[in-house]
Amino acid sequence: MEPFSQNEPIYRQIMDRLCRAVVRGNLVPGERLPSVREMAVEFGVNPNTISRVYQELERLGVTETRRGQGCFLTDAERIATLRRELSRRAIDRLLTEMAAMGFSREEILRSVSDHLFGGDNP
Amino acid sequence: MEPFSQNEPIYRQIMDRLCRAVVRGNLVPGERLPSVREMAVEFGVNPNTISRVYQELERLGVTETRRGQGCFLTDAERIATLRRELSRRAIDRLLTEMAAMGFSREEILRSVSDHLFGGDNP
Amino acid sequence: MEPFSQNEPIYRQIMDRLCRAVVRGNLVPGERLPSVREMAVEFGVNPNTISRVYQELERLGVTETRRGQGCFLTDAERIATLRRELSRRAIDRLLTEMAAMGFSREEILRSVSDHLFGGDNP
Amino acid sequence: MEPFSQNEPIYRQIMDRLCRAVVRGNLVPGERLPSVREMAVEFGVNPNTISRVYQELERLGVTETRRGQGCFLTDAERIATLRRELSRRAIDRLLTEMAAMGFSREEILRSVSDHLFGGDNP
DNA sequence: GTGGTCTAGACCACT
DNA sequence: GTGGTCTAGACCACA
Repeated sequence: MEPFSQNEPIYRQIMDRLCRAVVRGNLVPGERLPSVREMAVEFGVNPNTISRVYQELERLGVTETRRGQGCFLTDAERIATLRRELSRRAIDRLLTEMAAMGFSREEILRSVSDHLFGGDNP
Repeated sequence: MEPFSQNEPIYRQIMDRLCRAVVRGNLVPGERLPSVREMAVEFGVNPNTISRVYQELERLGVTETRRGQGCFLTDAERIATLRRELSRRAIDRLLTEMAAMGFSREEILRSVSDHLFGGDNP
Repeated sequence: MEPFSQNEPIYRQIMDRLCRAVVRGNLVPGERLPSVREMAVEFGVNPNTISRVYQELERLGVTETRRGQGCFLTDAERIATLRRELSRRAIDRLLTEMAAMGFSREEILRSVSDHLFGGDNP
Repeated sequence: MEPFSQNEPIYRQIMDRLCRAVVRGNLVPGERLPSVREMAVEFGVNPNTISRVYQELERLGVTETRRGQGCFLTDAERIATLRRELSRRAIDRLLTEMAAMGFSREEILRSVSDHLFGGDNP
């Protein structure tokens, strides 16, 4: 597992990883997530940090916590929405940054294409 | 001027704006930047915050501070390098995120293209 | 504890002292350093000054700051590298200065040897 | 000519260079130094900076300024003293630093010797 | 508890 | 005029 960056809060990095796992389909809708303690061990962090992660995920509508039973993924539909939303944000972010740096639309598309399908050091 | 986000340190937001301005060509290589105090007024922040910005920019090789004279942009070559570096990072970031969400290369390129040239939020 | 010189910034003097303590082996690799506030009391300076010290040490690769936990020394290997690097710089500096003053290699070596093992100020 | 470092005041860097030139014998005792303006042009700095240099050199007893005639080097004896003094300080400094880093006298001498007479990357 | 950021205001050295 | 440093004190996010 990749180590955590120091520039971003750990809880947010874990959130991102979980969201991506969900959206990628590694975790199926309705599935029960590991307990806070298990997750804390797995990531090698303080359980409080995982608690924070689960709180935020619930706030985002990705999971729902059932008292005494654990933390469960929501239904497939919300996850599909999440997937669309996350990708939209990521792309918007890139386009905004590149535009602020003075790249034209054509340049942006070409750069992305080069990075995707070009050589090792495109 | 846009207000500052609260999620990211102000000095970093100012850094980003200046970097983009430089890379976009709004600031000419070798040019003297506004003094710390002027910049502080312009951005409505404390001069110490701008000081931090200038220090970090110098550490990045974007500017060069000359004692008692001010803060100057580096040469065109380093700025060109910066431009390439910043765009590379932004694109890498997007591709990493999208891949982690399970998007294929083709899907990524199509999504970017759609955002750029299609839809209501191009 | 020795008082601070006025010719050099305090944060740099503290950096130097810490680096030497590390390199001397007084501080063990991986060990947690005193908190910013503790260190500030110990050195009789403002916590912000220590903050600056820790930031610079991290930039040098001497320490690693973990969010909410504190500032930790890096591994033994990097510290060994630091030791070599610092001594190399100090010696290079001397040799450059002495050469610029017109001392031959033999004279330099003899002078150093005299200072080390001869005279009243060895 | 080497460019100036940004970490140390320019006037001090120029002082050091001049002192070394004097001590090396490039400038002969009693000789008249270039005028402030000439020196300023030569070093590409503000004349005020050279004025400061000459003030400090006079304070050190390296030069003496004769009204309307210019700035002259002192006699050979004082220069010989200066030479001894500067080399002593430089060596003391090295030994102090190395000792603070935990190097023994033998290690110091060996390191210096290696740097002087060893390979390209000693 | 930890470090990080920001402000206000001061003083200083340098050019 | 310039940037650099330091203090005092505040607030915040993180673990």
